[in-house]
Amino acid sequence: MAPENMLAIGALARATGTKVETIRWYERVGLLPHPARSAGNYRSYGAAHLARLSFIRRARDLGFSLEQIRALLGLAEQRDQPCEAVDAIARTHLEEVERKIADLQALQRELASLVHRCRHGKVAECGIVEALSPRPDMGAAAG
Amino acid sequence: MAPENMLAIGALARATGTKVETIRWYERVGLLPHPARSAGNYRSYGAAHLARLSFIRRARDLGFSLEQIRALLGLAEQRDQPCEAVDAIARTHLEEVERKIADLQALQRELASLVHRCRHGKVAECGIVEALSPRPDMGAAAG
DNA sequence: GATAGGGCCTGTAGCCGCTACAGGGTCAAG
DNA sequence: CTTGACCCTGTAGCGGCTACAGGCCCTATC
Repeated sequence: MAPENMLAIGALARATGTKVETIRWYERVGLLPHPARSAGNYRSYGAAHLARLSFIRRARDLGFSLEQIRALLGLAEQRDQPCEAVDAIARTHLEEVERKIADLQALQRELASLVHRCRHGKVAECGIVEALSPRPDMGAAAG
Repeated sequence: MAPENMLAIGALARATGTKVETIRWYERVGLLPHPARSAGNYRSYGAAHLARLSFIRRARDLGFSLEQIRALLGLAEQRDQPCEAVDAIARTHLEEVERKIADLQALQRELASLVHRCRHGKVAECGIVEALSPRPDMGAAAG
């Protein structure tokens, strides 16, 4: 009955490097269409599913969100439309990655200077703890 | 009854740049001790809470997880212990940030090359979509 | 035919660190 | 006495999975 080129979920998982639960998750959230079912109610995937899941995996590896991927998949099907929107999603994501890098680099500098402050003595005189604790606020005093 | 230097949750929120809900959340997960309550069951915070929440905020701004902050707070109280463990947490976090930067930079290069592939024509010939789609796997063919 | 073991099914809860309600009570000013 | 800002509790949601529990199915072996 079932053609040879159909895949059970485990086989699809191995073929794409995705966990079985993740595949079911993608189905639940509508990224992967519901597959056909075997006599025993097993999911049965064909080449289209494999291609689509591979696309999703690649995009996830590149850090696109599921929402972005949903949009990309939709756009990829409009093959004679201009690809501006595709480009825009990719550029937006690239910019976000670049912003994150800049943020993390600022963090890295702060953390490096924090770590540098440790004088390897008691906690009481540890520059790290000092740097995290609020300053005694010299000058203004209550009461 | 309530001393002047006690703060309601909103005042503490303003003083530390934290949202009210976040303060309650920190209390729930045990990062902030339960404060005293006013006659009308309002939370009432003193200087110790202010200092502790400021510490938490700073550490959060530096990207420490709540678990790490919990550990840091615990260690910060053992003032005559060696500060090795404090240093270790900070170093671990710094290393993780550095790993994330490296990962994102690799991503950035991939995304830049992806974006570069767009030829601004139809989706059908878009290099971005091509790069995300599985290759036709020339050579091996089923059946 | 019985059984062992893998794989598959559904449904639900958990992770992190909040955030956002709903549906009330409290309090100070006018 | 009313307004309106503040506060309370409790619960659900975000993204993107992951990890169960408690079952069914399918194949291989005896």
